[in-house]
Amino acid sequence: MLTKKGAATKARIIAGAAQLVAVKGAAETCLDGIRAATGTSKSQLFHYFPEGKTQLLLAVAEDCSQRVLEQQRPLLDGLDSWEAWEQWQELILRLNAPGDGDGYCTLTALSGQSPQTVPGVRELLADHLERWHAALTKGLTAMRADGLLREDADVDELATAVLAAVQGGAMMGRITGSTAPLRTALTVTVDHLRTWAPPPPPPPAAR
Amino acid sequence: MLTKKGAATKARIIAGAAQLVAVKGAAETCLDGIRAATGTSKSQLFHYFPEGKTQLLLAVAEDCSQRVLEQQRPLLDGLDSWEAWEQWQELILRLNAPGDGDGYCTLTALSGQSPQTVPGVRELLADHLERWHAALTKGLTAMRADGLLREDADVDELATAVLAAVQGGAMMGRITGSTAPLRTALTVTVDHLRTWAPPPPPPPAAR
DNA sequence: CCAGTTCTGGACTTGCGGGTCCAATTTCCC
DNA sequence: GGGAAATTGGACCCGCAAGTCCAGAACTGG
Repeated sequence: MLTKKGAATKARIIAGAAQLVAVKGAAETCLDGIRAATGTSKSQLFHYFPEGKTQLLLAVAEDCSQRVLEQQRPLLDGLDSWEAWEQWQELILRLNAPGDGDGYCTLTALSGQSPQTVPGVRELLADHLERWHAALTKGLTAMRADGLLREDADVDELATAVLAAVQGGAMMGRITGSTAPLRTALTVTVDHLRTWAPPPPPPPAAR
Repeated sequence: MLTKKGAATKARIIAGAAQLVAVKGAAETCLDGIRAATGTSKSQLFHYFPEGKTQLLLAVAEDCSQRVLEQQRPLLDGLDSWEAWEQWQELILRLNAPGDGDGYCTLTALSGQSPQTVPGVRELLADHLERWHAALTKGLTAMRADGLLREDADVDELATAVLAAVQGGAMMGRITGSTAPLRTALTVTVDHLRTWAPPPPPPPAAR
C-alpha cells in the first residue's frame, strides 16, 4: 500500500539522499540533513524506510545503479560497431563530467564506504558490475561474430579491461578533479580493442 | 621534541589506526577503538595528534601512501624491460591479495571516504597518483629510448592507462572478492603496451 | 640525581545523530 | 460523505564518540 503522494515522497527522499551522499559521503550524511533537503520529517523517513538509514542507503544504491545503467542506454546495448563504441566513450565522458553527479558520484561514494557498513551494498555493486560487464561482452561478442574482431579475441577479458579502465579512470578523475585520466584510460583501452581487429585482407591478388 | 618511546607510540597508533580503517572504514573507526587496539589512552591520541581524528587520519594516509609505493620498490623504479613489467605485475597481484591489506585497503578506504571529510587527503592522494604515474612513465620512456617501444608511443598516456587498470581492477576485486578482475585488467593493459613494441625486423634476406 | 619536559591513565563533558512515539491530518475507496 | 488506512509533524530519548582536563609516572639532559 502506497498512495501516489506517498510514492512521490519516497522518491523525493531517495533523490535527496542520493544528492547528499554524492556530495558529503554516506557517513557524513545524517538523517536530519536528508530531512531538511527533502522537506520531510523524521517520521516520514522511518515510515518509508522502517529499518532506518541502512535501508535508505541501500535504496539509494539501487536507484543509482539503475540510473547509471539506464543513462547509458540505448548505446550500452548496441556496442556492436566501432562507431557505437566511439559514441559510448563520449557518453561516458559526458556522464562523468564535473556536473550534477546524477548517480555516478553517489554510487562511487557508496562503493568506497558502505560495503562494510550497509549489508547488501557489496552484493548490489557486484551485480551492478556484472550487468555492465555483460553488456560490454555482448557487444564484443557480436562484433566478433561479425568479423570485426579476430576469432581468438577473449571478449570476456577485454570487457573486464574496459570496465576497469572506466572505474579506475573515473576514480583518478575524482581525485585530481579532471576528466583527463578517464578520457585517456578509455581511449587507450578502446584502442586496444582495435588491435584485435582482424588483419586487413591481403591485397586481392596475393596468395 | 619526541623521545624514542614517544615516537614508537606514535607509530603504533598510526599502524593500529590504519589496520582498523582498512577493515571498518574511516567513519566507522572511532578513537576508542584505536585506543583499545593500540593499548593507548585517549590523552595519548590527542598528545600526538592535537587536532584530533582528522590529523590522525591524514597521518595514516601519508603513512600508507609511503608504504604502497615502498612495497613496489625496487621494481617500480626499474620498469625498463618486459621482464621487469612481468615481475611488477605479479608483485601487484600479490600485494592486492586478500591478506593483511598492508596499506592497500587502507588507502582505498580513505580515498573513497575522507576526501570530503578530511582536508588534505585529496591533495595527498593526487600526489600519490602523480608519483606512481611518474615512475611508470619513467620506465616506459627508458624502454622507448632502448628501442623496446615505438618512437611514437605516448608513454604518458600509456602510464595513465596502466594506473587506471590497477585502480579499477583493484576496486572491482574488492567488490567481487576476487583478484581475477585485477589480474585480467593488468594483463590486458600490459599486453597493450606490447602492441607498441616496434615491428620485428624483416627477415634478414627479404626486402 | 634532580629539575623540566615528555608521556600516560582515565574520568568527565558535550553535542550530535539515529531511532521512537503519538497525535493530527490527509488521502483513498466505497 | 464517511471511515479506514496512509501520511505527516515534531518533540523526545538515548547512546556513542569526539574532545577536555589534570594528576601522576617516566624519561631526558646536565
